Amino acid sequence: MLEILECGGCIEPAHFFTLMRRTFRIAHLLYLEAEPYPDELKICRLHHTFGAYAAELYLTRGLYRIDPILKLALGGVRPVEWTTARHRFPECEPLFKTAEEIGLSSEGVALPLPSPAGRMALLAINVNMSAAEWSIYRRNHLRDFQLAANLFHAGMLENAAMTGGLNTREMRLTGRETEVLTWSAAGKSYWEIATILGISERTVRFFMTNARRKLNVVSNTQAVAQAVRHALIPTV
Amino acid sequence: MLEILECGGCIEPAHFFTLMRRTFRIAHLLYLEAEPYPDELKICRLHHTFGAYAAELYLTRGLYRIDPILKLALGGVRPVEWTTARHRFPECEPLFKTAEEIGLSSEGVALPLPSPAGRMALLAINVNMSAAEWSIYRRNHLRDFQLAANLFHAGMLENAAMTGGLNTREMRLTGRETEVLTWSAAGKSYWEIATILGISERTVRFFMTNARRKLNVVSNTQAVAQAVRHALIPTV
DNA sequence: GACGAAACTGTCGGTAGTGACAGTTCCGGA
DNA sequence: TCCGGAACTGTCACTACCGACAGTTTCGTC
Repeated sequence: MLEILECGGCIEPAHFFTLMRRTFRIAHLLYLEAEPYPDELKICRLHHTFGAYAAELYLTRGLYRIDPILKLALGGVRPVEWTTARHRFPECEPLFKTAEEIGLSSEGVALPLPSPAGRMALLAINVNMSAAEWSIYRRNHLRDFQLAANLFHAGMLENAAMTGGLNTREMRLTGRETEVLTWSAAGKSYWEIATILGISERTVRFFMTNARRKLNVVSNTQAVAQAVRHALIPTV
Repeated sequence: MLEILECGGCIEPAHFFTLMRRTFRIAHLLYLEAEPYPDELKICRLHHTFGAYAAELYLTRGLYRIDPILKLALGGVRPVEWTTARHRFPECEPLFKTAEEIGLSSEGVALPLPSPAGRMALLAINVNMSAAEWSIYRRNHLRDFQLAANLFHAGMLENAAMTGGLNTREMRLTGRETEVLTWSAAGKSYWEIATILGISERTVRFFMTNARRKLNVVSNTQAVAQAVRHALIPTV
């Protein structure tokens, strides 16, 4: 199975999920790719096997706001054990209560996945077994999950790069736009940037305006925040 | 071994490398964390077992500029096979020639690792076996390498977050300072932030001024850039 | 040669940010 | 009890930013 993934043969989420469930004792899978924003999370891609009803409950009850797995997996690097997350964040009980209501297990693990340009992704794996069983199973197969997740994610990213680069094309900053943003992030004023780059102050403003438009923000401050978050400008 | 890593018991690179070489048939390891710049690469952390002579050759001969493994692993998600990279980039022959000169094998794999804030990292694994042997060995143990790499990387990042507390102590922001910075990073004006927080505009400016002073910067834009970079304000 | 993308420039009027002046209130620790 | 830190507020003058107006030039690709 891992060979199939490595050769890029599996870019269809449904196919990958089926393969995973057939190969391992997995109940459900969820793949999420998102962009972190100041006040929310912009979901770029979402595939899962939990079904429409579970998804509806998750959304209508606002469970995504308390989901500790999202916070931990999208912010970190280490695999996130569901039960560990549950114990560390008591306020997320409604989430697990809801899961139990509709007959979903609370055992599982979420694997953070690397993404370029500040995006984050995760593959969550839900199993239907006792805690003891899961502990052993996890020890044996976490490495398989991790590699499979990485390869699948790589396939998804490559596929996205192939088919729809519209996001990347829109958001791509030109050389000058990157430069003025970088200097602005360094605390320079328009006049200073103009002097540094040897161009007129008006031109600096022109580049900054274009950068703001491309980043879809309303102020230089917000533009710089976005640029730093998405690694569009170098860190000093 | 993987359990040791998962419990965060191995944060010393030398220790991890020894453990890896003892557990697997690995000749050399290299861990690199870097920040991608438009035209160059800023190395944040580098640990390896290739020895000083190899490192010197690598630097003096400028091999880092043609190294395809750096490009592929720091830009992608998929594990990079050394021989594949070699065939795809004929201009990197000097690199492998140099490796052979000093008795290093050309078989290996580089694993990209996720990092927050736009940084990239990789763990390169070099083995001393024939192509056929490596092919089989790799099939069996790539998943182990991937998981071990991820866990080690997680440990490194967590450790960095711990020890880098000297900045945090000096730069510690109060609750309100963090709030106003967060809203400013979201593109809100003083008036808007004042309305949101239910305080006067003057007070927002007061907090912002304090934040600027603590961060030792001259503008709100620079303060937000610093705050985002140092993760002083929430990303999500 | 046409075309688009990037780099570049000028002016005006309004709004937002910045520093410096000078305060009050509340709370927890020495 | 005193003290420091955090939260909070007012006013003034200056500077920086920002949107909308309307352009030129240069470069590489088709």
